[in-house]
Amino acid sequence: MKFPFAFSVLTCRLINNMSKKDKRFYITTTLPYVNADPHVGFALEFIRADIIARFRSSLGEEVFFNTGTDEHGIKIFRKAEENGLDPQTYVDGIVGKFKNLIPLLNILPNVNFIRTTDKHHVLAAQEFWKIADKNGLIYKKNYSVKYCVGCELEKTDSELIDDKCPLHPSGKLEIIKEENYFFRFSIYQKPLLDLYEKNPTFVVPRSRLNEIQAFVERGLEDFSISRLASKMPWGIPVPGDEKHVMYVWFDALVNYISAVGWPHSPETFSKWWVETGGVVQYCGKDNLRQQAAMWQAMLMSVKLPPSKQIIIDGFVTGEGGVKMSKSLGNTIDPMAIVDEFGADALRYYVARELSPFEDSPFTLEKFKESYNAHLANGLGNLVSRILKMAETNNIVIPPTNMDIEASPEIVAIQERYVEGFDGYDIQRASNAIWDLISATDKIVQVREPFKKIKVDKDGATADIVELLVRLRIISRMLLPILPATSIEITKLLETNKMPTKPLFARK
RNA sequence: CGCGGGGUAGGGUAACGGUAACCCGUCAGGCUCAUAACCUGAAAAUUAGCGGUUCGAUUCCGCUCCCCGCAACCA
Repeated sequence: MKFPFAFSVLTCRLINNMSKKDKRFYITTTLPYVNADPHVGFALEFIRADIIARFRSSLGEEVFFNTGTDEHGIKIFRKAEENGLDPQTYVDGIVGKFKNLIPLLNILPNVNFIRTTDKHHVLAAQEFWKIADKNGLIYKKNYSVKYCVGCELEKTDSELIDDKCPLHPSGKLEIIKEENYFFRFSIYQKPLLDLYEKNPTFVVPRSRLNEIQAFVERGLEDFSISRLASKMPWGIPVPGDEKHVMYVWFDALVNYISAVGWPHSPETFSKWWVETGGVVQYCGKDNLRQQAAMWQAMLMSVKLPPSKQIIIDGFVTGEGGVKMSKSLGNTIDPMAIVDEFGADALRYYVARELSPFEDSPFTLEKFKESYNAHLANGLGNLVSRILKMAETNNIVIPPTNMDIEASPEIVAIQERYVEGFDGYDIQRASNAIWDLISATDKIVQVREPFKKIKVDKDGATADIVELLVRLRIISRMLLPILPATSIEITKLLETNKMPTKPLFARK
């Protein structure tokens, strides 16, 4: 659909979407595991998903944004034991810390928060199991578990070095045979490969699609989806077999559909899962297999359509790309950043300084550098200098100004912005805004309206009006990324006042 | 030879067959509306190394070296 030149790109998108009244968008984060306090990585992922959710909202789409907590499994069971609590009491106590992130990170307040211990989720997971079972995708077999006598714990191969427990290298590993339920993952090789081939943007970025494709091509093994309740009772009971509880993944992944009403509310489910083409799932690169392969096979096993897209983001690292770890002392605490600089400043850093898909470093030095350069000196200062001229000379922003809003320069910038978001390239979208900020600073310098006002009042007034209109465009584009700042700028423009306090004080 | 991703100015990244771009930092000049902010200009890169394809390679191919993930319950 083409629009007359007088409309900006964003306006076009808005109208386009309004014309399709039922345009909807479903996005979710991974559910973080609650065996520890909220992880930096999750905070960043939460912000990314929120930015995309807010962007879609700003286009007039109806958005369902999901997050929550993954609360079952052995690690939590042990953690609760360590703390002398029963598991439910333990998770009830910790879930608040995760919910607190919503106001702290300035996440959309209407975000859906699902807990895998929620009654409706538990029922959904059991129903999911029953259907998969009925469809012949679940079977029982003997499963060998390696057990370290020293640790008194079962060990997975990934926990072992040279087939020995790193904590007890001289100790013996016992092989315990246990009967478990298995999921016929192996038969989904072809369907999964078809899914990837049919939809080249199923996993973003492309390199991750290649990775999962190569993984699936090598062949799949059925995986265990239950645990003996006698050993590890903290899980959803397997329907019809009280001796087993579900393995945590088989339970947790189901949240993406139980959150939108599956199976008890077919209308809601259809509205958000079927009509939207599925969910957009944000997750870390360590979750690629679970989300892009296992979960998709699980959906196939109950004859539900696949997710829409899986967006894989990178990790944050310390200086020089080294892993963050407490022992190296290079961890960063997002909450400390929020305390000192505010949620928008953290959101800015995530959007503009972190690669949307690759690992990128996050240090306090880099954060401050970028904060001063682009928020204080860039955006904040621009707002002050323009509004000062407007306030002093009593120049008010017009309700619209299509000459500027639909100018080729603005249209090109907005195209880049929209394309960036469409491809989940938040950095590219943000760069478009900061290009506009810097071009606007240049206008002030070149035209010098502050000087011109003394000799050519009309000319200077026109310049200042243009600057105000550009500021309004900037403010609108900032809405998904810096929601609080965007609203603040809009308010200042409406009241024609320069900020009494700097928007972002230099640090 | 398990699989995958990388190595580009001091730092962080971009370009991915045709004069190596951007941000931060550094240095010099300009401006005074603004948060000592802003604008202009400069210095700074044999694009990890070696070889190949090509009229031409940062870009494609091969090898070597070095980093980093993953290897089935860590965003």
